[in-house]
Amino acid sequence: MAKPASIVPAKGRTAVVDVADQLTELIYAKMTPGVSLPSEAEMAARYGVSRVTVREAIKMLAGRGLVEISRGRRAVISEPTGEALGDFLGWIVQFDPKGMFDLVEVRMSLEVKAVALAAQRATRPAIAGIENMLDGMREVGKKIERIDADIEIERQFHRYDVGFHEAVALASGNRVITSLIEAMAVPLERSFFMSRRGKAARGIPVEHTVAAHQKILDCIKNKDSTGAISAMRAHLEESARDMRAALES
Amino acid sequence: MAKPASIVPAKGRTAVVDVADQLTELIYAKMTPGVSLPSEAEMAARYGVSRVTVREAIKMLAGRGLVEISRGRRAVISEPTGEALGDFLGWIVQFDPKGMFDLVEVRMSLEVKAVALAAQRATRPAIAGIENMLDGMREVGKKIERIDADIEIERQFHRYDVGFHEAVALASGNRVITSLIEAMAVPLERSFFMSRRGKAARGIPVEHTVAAHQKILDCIKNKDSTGAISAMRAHLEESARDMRAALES
DNA sequence: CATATATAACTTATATGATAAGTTTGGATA
DNA sequence: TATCCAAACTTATCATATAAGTTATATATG
Repeated sequence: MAKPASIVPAKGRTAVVDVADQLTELIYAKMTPGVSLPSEAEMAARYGVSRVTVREAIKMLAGRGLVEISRGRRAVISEPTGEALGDFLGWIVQFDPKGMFDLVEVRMSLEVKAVALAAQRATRPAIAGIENMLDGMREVGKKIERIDADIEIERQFHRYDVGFHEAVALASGNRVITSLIEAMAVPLERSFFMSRRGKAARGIPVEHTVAAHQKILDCIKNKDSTGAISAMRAHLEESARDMRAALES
Repeated sequence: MAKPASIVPAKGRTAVVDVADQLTELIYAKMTPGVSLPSEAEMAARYGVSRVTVREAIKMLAGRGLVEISRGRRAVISEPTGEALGDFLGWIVQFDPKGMFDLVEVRMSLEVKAVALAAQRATRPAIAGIENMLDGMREVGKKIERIDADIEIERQFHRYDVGFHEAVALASGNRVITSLIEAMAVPLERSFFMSRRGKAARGIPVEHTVAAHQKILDCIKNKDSTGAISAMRAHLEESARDMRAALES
Protein backbone atom coordinates (compact mmCIF):
# COMPACT_ATOMS: atom_id res chain seq x y z
CA MET A 1 0.00 0.00 0.00
CA ALA A 2 1.42 3.33 -1.05
CA LYS A 3 1.94 5.85 1.67
CA PRO A 4 -0.76 8.49 1.47
CA ALA A 5 0.82 11.49 -0.21
CA SER A 6 -0.36 14.45 1.79
CA ILE A 7 -1.93 17.15 -0.25
CA VAL A 8 0.25 20.25 -0.26
CA PRO A 9 -1.60 22.80 -2.32
CA ALA A 10 0.43 24.78 -4.81
CA LYS A 11 0.64 28.49 -4.28
CA GLY A 12 -2.67 30.12 -4.98
CA ARG A 13 -4.55 26.87 -4.58
CA THR A 14 -6.16 25.46 -1.49
CA ALA A 15 -6.28 22.01 0.00
CA VAL A 16 -10.05 22.02 -0.22
CA VAL A 17 -10.05 22.60 -3.97
CA ASP A 18 -7.33 20.02 -4.49
CA VAL A 19 -9.28 17.43 -2.54
CA ALA A 20 -12.44 18.36 -4.42
CA ASP A 21 -10.63 17.80 -7.71
CA GLN A 22 -9.26 14.46 -6.57
CA LEU A 23 -12.69 13.36 -5.47
CA THR A 24 -14.16 14.52 -8.75
CA GLU A 25 -11.72 12.28 -10.57
CA LEU A 26 -12.57 9.45 -8.26
CA ILE A 27 -16.25 9.98 -8.94
CA TYR A 28 -15.69 10.08 -12.67
CA ALA A 29 -13.78 6.83 -12.39
CA LYS A 30 -16.48 5.05 -10.38
CA MET A 31 -19.11 6.86 -12.33
CA THR A 32 -22.06 4.82 -11.14
CA PRO A 33 -24.74 6.75 -9.26
CA GLY A 34 -25.62 5.15 -5.97
CA VAL A 35 -22.06 4.22 -5.10
CA SER A 36 -20.80 5.64 -1.82
CA LEU A 37 -17.71 7.73 -1.30
CA PRO A 38 -15.35 6.60 1.44
CA SER A 39 -16.05 7.94 4.91
CA GLU A 40 -14.77 11.39 5.77
CA ALA A 41 -12.21 9.90 8.11
CA GLU A 42 -10.86 7.59 5.43
CA MET A 43 -10.58 10.36 2.87
CA ALA A 44 -8.91 12.64 5.40
CA ALA A 45 -6.34 9.93 6.08
CA ARG A 46 -5.86 9.13 2.41
CA TYR A 47 -5.23 12.72 1.38
CA GLY A 48 -3.44 13.72 4.54
CA VAL A 49 -5.79 16.54 5.47
CA SER A 50 -8.21 17.15 8.28
CA ARG A 51 -11.80 16.06 8.26
CA VAL A 52 -12.89 19.69 8.03
CA THR A 53 -11.10 20.04 4.70
CA VAL A 54 -12.69 16.90 3.34
CA ARG A 55 -16.11 18.03 4.45
CA GLU A 56 -15.77 21.36 2.70
CA ALA A 57 -14.61 19.65 -0.48
CA ILE A 58 -17.63 17.36 -0.38
CA LYS A 59 -19.92 20.33 0.11
CA MET A 60 -18.53 21.81 -3.09
CA LEU A 61 -19.29 18.63 -4.97
CA ALA A 62 -22.77 18.62 -3.50
CA GLY A 63 -23.22 22.18 -4.76
CA ARG A 64 -22.33 21.00 -8.23
CA GLY A 65 -24.82 18.18 -7.91
CA LEU A 66 -22.25 15.42 -8.09
CA VAL A 67 -23.03 13.85 -4.73
CA GLU A 68 -25.85 13.71 -2.26
CA ILE A 69 -25.24 14.13 1.41
CA SER A 70 -27.27 12.78 4.26
CA ARG A 71 -26.55 12.49 7.90
CA GLY A 72 -25.16 9.25 9.25
CA ARG A 73 -24.53 7.92 5.76
CA ARG A 74 -21.58 8.36 3.50
CA ALA A 75 -21.93 10.74 0.60
CA VAL A 76 -23.43 9.03 -2.42
CA ILE A 77 -22.71 9.67 -6.07
CA SER A 78 -25.89 11.12 -7.45
CA GLU A 79 -27.58 10.72 -10.75
CA PRO A 80 -27.23 13.81 -12.91
CA THR A 81 -30.47 15.72 -12.52
CA GLY A 82 -31.33 19.24 -13.45
CA GLU A 83 -31.70 20.32 -9.86
CA ALA A 84 -28.32 21.93 -9.35
CA LEU A 85 -28.64 23.39 -12.80
CA GLY A 86 -31.93 25.07 -11.97
CA ASP A 87 -30.28 27.27 -9.40
CA PHE A 88 -27.83 28.42 -11.93
CA LEU A 89 -30.38 29.26 -14.58
CA GLY A 90 -32.41 31.03 -11.93
CA TRP A 91 -29.34 33.05 -11.15
CA ILE A 92 -28.93 34.13 -14.77
CA VAL A 93 -32.57 35.04 -15.01
CA GLN A 94 -32.41 37.03 -11.81
CA PHE A 95 -29.25 38.70 -12.93
CA ASP A 96 -30.58 40.02 -16.19
CA PRO A 97 -33.99 41.73 -16.33
CA LYS A 98 -34.81 40.25 -19.70
CA GLY A 99 -33.45 36.93 -18.54
CA MET A 100 -36.90 35.42 -18.37
CA PHE A 101 -37.46 36.03 -22.07
CA ASP A 102 -34.03 34.67 -22.86
CA LEU A 103 -34.94 31.53 -21.01
CA VAL A 104 -38.25 31.19 -22.82
CA GLU A 105 -36.40 31.58 -26.10
CA VAL A 106 -33.99 28.79 -25.24
CA ARG A 107 -36.72 26.60 -23.93
CA MET A 108 -38.49 26.88 -27.23
CA SER A 109 -35.50 25.58 -29.17
CA LEU A 110 -34.97 22.73 -26.77
CA GLU A 111 -38.56 21.66 -26.60
CA VAL A 112 -38.91 21.74 -30.35
CA LYS A 113 -35.83 19.58 -30.66
CA ALA A 114 -37.10 17.30 -27.91
CA VAL A 115 -40.46 16.75 -29.51
CA ALA A 116 -38.89 16.11 -32.91
CA LEU A 117 -36.69 13.43 -31.41
CA ALA A 118 -39.52 12.03 -29.34
CA ALA A 119 -41.62 11.57 -32.45
CA GLN A 120 -38.81 9.56 -33.96
CA ARG A 121 -37.70 7.47 -31.05
CA ALA A 122 -40.31 7.41 -28.27
CA THR A 123 -40.77 3.97 -26.77
CA ARG A 124 -44.11 2.60 -25.61
CA PRO A 125 -43.56 3.28 -21.91
CA ALA A 126 -42.28 6.76 -22.69
CA ILE A 127 -45.49 7.50 -24.55
CA ALA A 128 -47.50 6.09 -21.67
CA GLY A 129 -45.65 8.51 -19.40
CA ILE A 130 -46.67 11.46 -21.53
CA GLU A 131 -50.22 10.17 -21.65
CA ASN A 132 -50.38 9.99 -17.86
CA MET A 133 -49.50 13.61 -17.53
CA LEU A 134 -52.05 14.62 -20.11
CA ASP A 135 -54.73 12.64 -18.28
CA GLY A 136 -53.78 14.46 -15.11
CA MET A 137 -54.08 17.80 -16.84
CA ARG A 138 -57.47 16.94 -18.20
CA GLU A 139 -58.79 15.79 -14.84
CA VAL A 140 -57.51 18.76 -12.87
CA GLY A 141 -58.58 21.00 -15.71
CA LYS A 142 -62.21 20.14 -15.07
CA LYS A 143 -61.90 21.31 -11.50
CA ILE A 144 -60.44 24.59 -12.61
CA GLU A 145 -63.54 25.22 -14.71
CA ARG A 146 -65.84 24.54 -11.80
CA ILE A 147 -64.17 26.16 -8.84
CA ASP A 148 -62.76 29.44 -9.94
CA ALA A 149 -59.32 30.70 -9.01
CA ASP A 150 -58.09 28.17 -6.48
CA ILE A 151 -54.34 28.62 -6.38
CA GLU A 152 -53.71 25.10 -5.18
CA ILE A 153 -55.61 23.59 -8.11
CA GLU A 154 -53.75 25.83 -10.51
CA ARG A 155 -50.54 24.60 -9.02
CA GLN A 156 -51.59 21.01 -9.55
CA PHE A 157 -52.40 21.78 -13.15
CA HIS A 158 -49.01 23.37 -13.51
CA ARG A 159 -47.30 20.27 -12.16
CA TYR A 160 -48.96 18.11 -14.78
CA ASP A 161 -48.17 20.61 -17.47
CA VAL A 162 -44.51 20.64 -16.50
CA GLY A 163 -44.66 16.88 -16.18
CA PHE A 164 -45.94 16.61 -19.73
CA HIS A 165 -43.03 18.55 -21.11
CA GLU A 166 -40.54 16.63 -19.01
CA ALA A 167 -42.03 13.37 -20.20
CA VAL A 168 -41.63 14.51 -23.78
CA ALA A 169 -38.01 15.39 -23.07
CA LEU A 170 -37.50 11.99 -21.53
CA ALA A 171 -39.06 10.37 -24.58
CA SER A 172 -36.46 12.10 -26.73
CA GLY A 173 -33.90 9.81 -25.19
CA ASN A 174 -31.49 12.72 -24.89
CA ARG A 175 -30.27 13.10 -21.32
CA VAL A 176 -28.86 16.56 -21.82
CA ILE A 177 -32.16 17.89 -23.11
CA THR A 178 -33.99 16.18 -20.28
CA SER A 179 -31.76 17.72 -17.65
CA LEU A 180 -31.95 21.16 -19.16
CA ILE A 181 -35.71 21.14 -19.44
CA GLU A 182 -36.03 19.86 -15.90
CA ALA A 183 -33.69 22.59 -14.76
CA MET A 184 -35.77 25.25 -16.44
CA ALA A 185 -38.96 24.24 -14.72
CA VAL A 186 -38.31 26.14 -11.51
CA PRO A 187 -37.22 29.47 -12.91
CA LEU A 188 -40.00 29.30 -15.48
CA GLU A 189 -42.71 28.66 -12.93
CA ARG A 190 -43.45 32.35 -12.71
CA SER A 191 -43.73 32.64 -16.47
CA PHE A 192 -46.23 29.81 -16.48
CA PHE A 193 -48.56 31.54 -14.08
CA MET A 194 -48.24 34.74 -16.05
CA SER A 195 -49.18 32.88 -19.16
CA ARG A 196 -52.24 31.30 -17.55
CA ARG A 197 -53.38 34.65 -16.22
CA GLY A 198 -53.06 36.04 -19.71
CA LYS A 199 -55.20 33.23 -21.08
CA ALA A 200 -57.80 33.66 -18.34
CA ALA A 201 -58.01 37.38 -19.08
CA ARG A 202 -58.80 36.59 -22.69
CA GLY A 203 -61.40 34.04 -21.67
CA ILE A 204 -59.57 31.08 -23.12
CA PRO A 205 -60.67 27.88 -21.39
CA VAL A 206 -58.30 25.31 -19.95
CA GLU A 207 -59.59 22.82 -22.50
CA HIS A 208 -57.80 24.78 -25.14
CA THR A 209 -54.49 24.19 -23.41
CA VAL A 210 -55.29 20.52 -22.96
CA ALA A 211 -56.17 20.21 -26.62
CA ALA A 212 -52.86 21.76 -27.64
CA HIS A 213 -51.03 19.14 -25.61
CA GLN A 214 -53.22 16.39 -26.99
CA LYS A 215 -52.25 17.39 -30.48
CA ILE A 216 -48.58 17.18 -29.62
CA LEU A 217 -49.05 13.73 -28.15
CA ASP A 218 -50.97 12.54 -31.20
CA CYS A 219 -48.15 13.58 -33.49
CA ILE A 220 -45.62 11.76 -31.33
CA LYS A 221 -47.76 8.64 -31.43
CA ASN A 222 -48.00 8.83 -35.20
CA LYS A 223 -44.27 9.37 -35.47
CA ASP A 224 -45.10 12.60 -37.27
CA SER A 225 -42.00 14.59 -36.46
CA THR A 226 -42.88 17.58 -38.62
CA GLY A 227 -46.36 17.81 -37.20
CA ALA A 228 -45.04 17.49 -33.67
CA ILE A 229 -42.62 20.34 -34.25
CA SER A 230 -45.24 22.71 -35.51
CA ALA A 231 -47.72 21.70 -32.81
CA MET A 232 -45.14 22.31 -30.11
CA ARG A 233 -44.00 25.55 -31.64
CA ALA A 234 -47.54 26.82 -31.91
CA HIS A 235 -48.21 25.90 -28.30
CA LEU A 236 -45.10 27.59 -26.98
CA GLU A 237 -45.53 30.67 -29.07
CA GLU A 238 -49.03 31.07 -27.77
CA SER A 239 -47.79 30.72 -24.21
CA ALA A 240 -45.17 33.37 -24.83
CA ARG A 241 -47.80 35.65 -26.29
CA ASP A 242 -50.05 35.16 -23.28
CA MET A 243 -47.13 35.86 -21.02
CA ARG A 244 -46.41 39.14 -22.72
CA ALA A 245 -50.08 40.05 -22.59
CA ALA A 246 -50.19 39.34 -18.86
CA LEU A 247 -47.12 41.49 -18.33
CA GLU A 248 -48.73 44.47 -19.98
CA SER A 249 -51.77 44.45 -17.72
CA MET B 1 -32.20 45.69 15.43
CA ALA B 2 -33.87 42.32 15.65
CA LYS B 3 -32.09 39.76 17.73
CA PRO B 4 -30.41 37.24 15.44
CA ALA B 5 -32.72 34.26 15.32
CA SER B 6 -30.47 31.25 15.62
CA ILE B 7 -30.96 28.74 12.88
CA VAL B 8 -32.55 25.60 14.23
CA PRO B 9 -32.88 23.25 11.29
CA ALA B 10 -36.17 21.42 10.91
CA LYS B 11 -36.06 17.67 11.13
CA GLY B 12 -34.34 16.21 8.12
CA ARG B 13 -32.67 19.48 7.28
CA THR B 14 -29.26 20.69 8.33
CA ALA B 15 -27.96 24.01 9.52
CA VAL B 16 -25.56 24.16 6.60
CA VAL B 17 -28.32 23.86 4.02
CA ASP B 18 -30.46 26.39 5.85
CA VAL B 19 -27.63 28.89 5.95
CA ALA B 20 -26.87 28.21 2.29
CA ASP B 21 -30.49 28.97 1.44
CA GLN B 22 -30.48 32.16 3.47
CA LEU B 23 -27.30 33.27 1.80
CA THR B 24 -28.73 32.42 -1.60
CA GLU B 25 -31.65 34.71 -0.88
CA LEU B 26 -29.28 37.39 0.28
CA ILE B 27 -27.30 37.06 -2.91
CA TYR B 28 -30.41 37.21 -5.03
CA ALA B 29 -31.41 40.37 -3.19
CA LYS B 30 -28.04 42.08 -3.68
CA MET B 31 -27.72 40.49 -7.08
CA THR B 32 -24.77 42.54 -8.24
CA PRO B 33 -21.65 40.56 -9.08
CA GLY B 34 -18.57 41.93 -7.38
CA VAL B 35 -20.33 42.68 -4.11
CA SER B 36 -18.83 40.97 -1.08
CA LEU B 37 -20.62 38.76 1.38
CA PRO B 38 -20.18 39.59 5.06
CA SER B 39 -17.23 38.00 6.80
CA GLU B 40 -17.60 34.47 8.05
CA ALA B 41 -17.57 35.67 11.64
CA GLU B 42 -20.38 38.14 10.96
CA MET B 43 -22.54 35.56 9.24
CA ALA B 44 -21.90 33.06 11.98
CA ALA B 45 -23.08 35.61 14.52
CA ARG B 46 -26.06 36.68 12.44
CA TYR B 47 -27.36 33.15 11.93
CA GLY B 48 -26.32 31.86 15.31
CA VAL B 49 -24.14 29.05 13.99
CA SER B 50 -20.45 28.30 14.10
CA ARG B 51 -17.97 29.53 11.55
CA VAL B 52 -17.52 25.98 10.30
CA THR B 53 -21.17 25.79 9.34
CA VAL B 54 -21.00 29.09 7.50
CA ARG B 55 -17.88 27.99 5.66
CA GLU B 56 -19.51 24.79 4.48
CA ALA B 57 -22.55 26.70 3.30
CA ILE B 58 -20.34 29.07 1.32
CA LYS B 59 -18.53 26.14 -0.25
CA MET B 60 -21.88 24.87 -1.51
CA LEU B 61 -22.61 28.21 -3.09
CA ALA B 62 -19.17 28.22 -4.64
CA GLY B 63 -19.90 24.79 -6.09
CA ARG B 64 -23.00 26.20 -7.71
CA GLY B 65 -20.98 29.06 -9.11
CA LEU B 66 -22.76 31.76 -7.13
CA VAL B 67 -19.72 33.09 -5.30
CA GLU B 68 -15.98 33.12 -5.68
CA ILE B 69 -13.72 32.40 -2.77
CA SER B 70 -10.21 33.59 -2.21
CA ARG B 71 -8.04 33.55 0.79
CA GLY B 72 -7.85 36.61 3.00
CA ARG B 73 -10.79 38.22 1.21
CA ARG B 74 -14.49 37.86 1.78
CA ALA B 75 -16.45 35.73 -0.65
CA VAL B 76 -17.58 37.72 -3.66
CA ILE B 77 -20.78 37.33 -5.65
CA SER B 78 -19.70 36.11 -9.04
CA GLU B 79 -20.99 36.80 -12.48
CA PRO B 80 -22.96 33.90 -13.93
CA THR B 81 -20.60 32.08 -16.26
CA GLY B 82 -20.86 28.69 -17.79
CA GLU B 83 -17.97 27.35 -15.78
CA ALA B 84 -19.87 25.61 -13.02
CA LEU B 85 -22.29 24.42 -15.64
CA GLY B 86 -19.54 22.80 -17.67
CA ASP B 87 -18.75 20.39 -14.89
CA PHE B 88 -22.30 19.33 -14.79
CA LEU B 89 -22.62 18.74 -18.50
CA GLY B 90 -19.34 16.87 -18.38
CA TRP B 91 -20.86 14.70 -15.72
CA ILE B 92 -23.86 13.85 -17.86
CA VAL B 93 -21.64 13.05 -20.80
CA GLN B 94 -19.41 10.86 -18.69
CA PHE B 95 -22.37 9.17 -17.18
CA ASP B 96 -23.98 8.11 -20.39
CA PRO B 97 -21.91 6.52 -23.18
CA LYS B 98 -23.89 8.20 -25.90
CA GLY B 99 -23.82 11.44 -23.89
CA MET B 100 -21.40 13.02 -26.30
CA PHE B 101 -23.84 12.63 -29.15
CA ASP B 102 -26.65 13.96 -27.00
CA LEU B 103 -24.56 17.00 -26.29
CA VAL B 104 -23.77 17.54 -29.95
CA GLU B 105 -27.46 17.29 -30.71
CA VAL B 106 -28.31 19.96 -28.16
CA ARG B 107 -25.49 22.13 -29.25
CA MET B 108 -26.84 22.09 -32.75
CA SER B 109 -30.21 23.45 -31.67
CA LEU B 110 -28.67 26.12 -29.53
CA GLU B 111 -26.16 27.27 -32.08
CA VAL B 112 -28.77 27.43 -34.78
CA LYS B 113 -30.95 29.52 -32.53
CA ALA B 114 -27.99 31.67 -31.57
CA VAL B 115 -26.98 32.39 -35.12
CA ALA B 116 -30.55 33.20 -36.10
CA LEU B 117 -30.79 35.74 -33.31
CA ALA B 118 -27.33 37.07 -34.01
CA ALA B 119 -28.29 37.77 -37.61
CA GLN B 120 -31.21 39.80 -36.33
CA ARG B 121 -29.65 41.68 -33.48
CA ALA B 122 -25.86 41.63 -33.64
CA THR B 123 -24.29 44.98 -32.81
CA ARG B 124 -21.19 46.38 -34.51
CA PRO B 125 -18.78 45.43 -31.71
CA ALA B 126 -20.32 41.99 -31.46
CA ILE B 127 -19.65 41.43 -35.14
CA ALA B 128 -16.12 42.72 -34.70
CA GLY B 129 -15.68 40.13 -31.96
CA ILE B 130 -16.70 37.34 -34.30
CA GLU B 131 -14.43 38.71 -37.00
CA ASN B 132 -11.45 38.66 -34.65
CA MET B 133 -11.89 35.00 -33.98
CA LEU B 134 -12.22 34.21 -37.65
CA ASP B 135 -9.02 36.14 -38.35
CA GLY B 136 -7.29 34.12 -35.69
CA MET B 137 -8.52 30.90 -37.22
CA ARG B 138 -7.31 31.92 -40.64
CA GLU B 139 -3.88 32.89 -39.39
CA VAL B 140 -3.32 29.77 -37.30
CA GLY B 141 -4.82 27.73 -40.10
CA LYS B 142 -1.96 28.64 -42.41
CA LYS B 143 0.51 27.22 -39.89
CA ILE B 144 -1.38 23.99 -39.72
CA GLU B 145 -1.00 23.56 -43.46
CA ARG B 146 2.74 24.12 -43.30
CA ILE B 147 3.85 22.28 -40.19
CA ASP B 148 1.99 19.05 -40.02
CA ALA B 149 0.42 17.65 -36.88
CA ASP B 150 1.62 19.96 -34.14
CA ILE B 151 -0.76 19.43 -31.27
CA GLU B 152 -0.17 22.87 -29.80
CA ILE B 153 -1.08 24.59 -33.05
CA GLU B 154 -4.18 22.46 -33.35
CA ARG B 155 -5.10 23.52 -29.87
CA GLN B 156 -4.73 27.16 -30.80
CA PHE B 157 -6.93 26.65 -33.80
CA HIS B 158 -9.47 25.01 -31.57
CA ARG B 159 -9.47 27.96 -29.20
CA TYR B 160 -10.30 30.34 -32.03
CA ASP B 161 -12.95 27.97 -33.33
CA VAL B 162 -14.60 27.80 -29.93
CA GLY B 163 -14.15 31.54 -29.61
CA PHE B 164 -15.98 32.07 -32.88
CA HIS B 165 -18.99 30.13 -31.68
CA GLU B 166 -18.97 31.86 -28.32
CA ALA B 167 -18.79 35.23 -30.03
CA VAL B 168 -21.81 34.30 -32.14
CA ALA B 169 -23.65 33.28 -28.99
CA LEU B 170 -22.73 36.58 -27.40
CA ALA B 171 -23.97 38.42 -30.45
CA SER B 172 -27.35 36.77 -30.01
CA GLY B 173 -27.80 38.89 -26.90
CA ASN B 174 -29.21 35.90 -25.07
CA ARG B 175 -27.33 35.29 -21.85
CA VAL B 176 -28.73 31.82 -21.31
CA ILE B 177 -27.59 30.65 -24.72
CA THR B 178 -24.21 32.23 -24.16
CA SER B 179 -23.71 30.49 -20.85
CA LEU B 180 -24.83 27.14 -22.18
CA ILE B 181 -22.58 27.28 -25.21
CA GLU B 182 -19.66 28.34 -23.05
CA ALA B 183 -20.41 25.48 -20.71
CA MET B 184 -20.40 22.99 -23.54
CA ALA B 185 -16.97 23.97 -24.78
CA VAL B 186 -15.04 21.87 -22.29
CA PRO B 187 -16.91 18.60 -22.60
CA LEU B 188 -17.03 19.01 -26.37
CA GLU B 189 -13.30 19.54 -26.73
CA ARG B 190 -12.76 15.87 -27.35
CA SER B 191 -15.42 15.81 -30.02
CA PHE B 192 -13.72 18.71 -31.75
CA PHE B 193 -10.45 16.88 -32.07
CA MET B 194 -12.23 13.79 -33.30
CA SER B 195 -13.93 15.86 -35.93
CA ARG B 196 -10.65 17.40 -37.10
CA ARG B 197 -9.01 14.01 -37.29
CA GLY B 198 -11.92 12.84 -39.40
CA LYS B 199 -11.45 15.79 -41.75
CA ALA B 200 -7.70 15.22 -41.97
CA ALA B 201 -8.26 11.57 -42.83
CA ARG B 202 -10.44 12.60 -45.73
CA GLY B 203 -7.90 15.15 -46.87
CA ILE B 204 -10.09 18.15 -46.27
CA PRO B 205 -7.98 21.28 -45.78
CA VAL B 206 -8.37 23.69 -42.90
CA GLU B 207 -9.38 26.34 -45.39
CA HIS B 208 -12.60 24.51 -45.87
CA THR B 209 -13.43 24.93 -42.20
CA VAL B 210 -12.45 28.57 -42.28
CA ALA B 211 -14.63 29.13 -45.33
CA ALA B 212 -17.61 27.59 -43.58
CA HIS B 213 -17.20 30.02 -40.71
CA GLN B 214 -16.72 32.91 -43.11
CA LYS B 215 -20.02 32.10 -44.73
CA ILE B 216 -21.77 32.18 -41.36
CA LEU B 217 -20.24 35.52 -40.55
CA ASP B 218 -21.27 36.95 -43.91
CA CYS B 219 -24.86 35.98 -43.33
CA ILE B 220 -24.83 37.61 -39.92
CA LYS B 221 -23.40 40.78 -41.40
CA ASN B 222 -26.11 40.82 -44.07
CA LYS B 223 -28.76 40.21 -41.43
CA ASP B 224 -29.68 37.13 -43.41
CA SER B 225 -31.17 35.01 -40.68
CA THR B 226 -32.31 32.18 -42.92
CA GLY B 227 -28.97 31.95 -44.65
CA ALA B 228 -27.16 32.02 -41.33
CA ILE B 229 -29.26 29.16 -40.04
CA SER B 230 -28.56 26.93 -42.99
CA ALA B 231 -24.87 27.82 -43.05
CA MET B 232 -24.53 27.00 -39.37
CA ARG B 233 -26.53 23.84 -39.69
CA ALA B 234 -24.46 22.66 -42.63
CA HIS B 235 -21.27 23.37 -40.73
CA LEU B 236 -22.35 21.54 -37.61
CA GLU B 237 -23.74 18.60 -39.47
CA GLU B 238 -20.49 18.20 -41.30
CA SER B 239 -18.59 18.30 -38.02
CA ALA B 240 -20.84 15.65 -36.59
CA ARG B 241 -20.32 13.50 -39.65
CA ASP B 242 -16.55 13.86 -39.40
CA MET B 243 -16.75 12.95 -35.75
CA ARG B 244 -18.60 9.77 -36.50
CA ALA B 245 -16.14 8.94 -39.25
CA ALA B 246 -13.22 9.42 -36.86
CA LEU B 247 -14.89 7.18 -34.32
CA GLU B 248 -15.17 4.34 -36.78
CA SER B 249 -11.50 4.34 -37.65
C1' DC C 1 4.04 67.15 0.71
C1' DA C 2 4.03 62.87 -1.48
C1' DT C 3 5.49 58.29 -1.51
C1' DA C 4 7.15 54.13 0.07
C1' DT C 5 7.27 50.92 3.75
C1' DA C 6 6.43 48.58 7.89
C1' DT C 7 3.02 47.35 11.08
C1' DA C 8 -1.50 46.33 12.85
C1' DA C 9 -6.16 44.70 12.06
C1' DC C 10 -9.02 41.68 9.35
C1' DT C 11 -10.03 37.61 7.21
C1' DT C 12 -9.74 33.15 5.37
C1' DA C 13 -7.41 28.20 5.53
C1' DT C 14 -6.61 24.34 8.12
C1' DA C 15 -6.08 21.38 12.21
C1' DT C 16 -7.45 19.16 16.67
C1' DG C 17 -10.60 17.45 19.75
C1' DA C 18 -15.18 16.79 21.54
C1' DT C 19 -20.18 15.90 21.63
C1' DA C 20 -24.68 15.01 19.60
C1' DA C 21 -27.52 12.52 16.69
C1' DG C 22 -28.49 9.84 12.82
C1' DT C 23 -27.62 4.81 10.30
C1' DT C 24 -26.10 0.21 9.98
C1' DT C 25 -24.99 -4.18 11.73
C1' DG C 26 -24.77 -8.17 14.32
C1' DG C 27 -26.24 -10.71 18.02
C1' DA C 28 -29.54 -11.83 21.67
C1' DT C 29 -34.18 -13.05 22.31
C1' DA C 30 -38.83 -14.60 21.64
C1' DT D 1 -37.17 -17.42 11.56
C1' DA D 2 -38.39 -12.93 12.77
C1' DT D 3 -37.86 -9.04 15.90
C1' DC D 4 -35.66 -5.91 18.70
C1' DC D 5 -31.71 -3.75 20.96
C1' DA D 6 -27.13 -2.35 21.68
C1' DA D 7 -22.60 -1.47 19.80
C1' DA D 8 -20.01 0.39 16.01
C1' DC D 9 -19.96 3.71 12.33
C1' DT D 10 -20.72 7.96 10.43
C1' DT D 11 -22.10 12.57 9.74
C1' DA D 12 -23.38 17.36 11.97
C1' DT D 13 -21.97 20.89 14.67
C1' DC D 14 -19.31 23.31 17.95
C1' DA D 15 -15.20 25.64 20.31
C1' DT D 16 -10.62 26.91 19.94
C1' DA D 17 -6.08 27.68 18.05
C1' DT D 18 -2.60 28.81 14.62
C1' DA D 19 -0.88 29.97 10.05
C1' DA D 20 -1.01 32.76 6.20
C1' DG D 21 -2.99 35.78 3.05
C1' DT D 22 -5.16 40.95 2.33
C1' DT D 23 -6.19 45.57 3.54
C1' DA D 24 -5.84 49.74 6.06
C1' DT D 25 -3.11 52.63 8.94
C1' DA D 26 0.55 54.98 10.54
C1' DT D 27 5.26 55.95 10.23
C1' DA D 28 9.48 57.06 8.08
C1' DT D 29 11.84 58.82 4.05
C1' DG D 30 12.91 61.51 -0.12
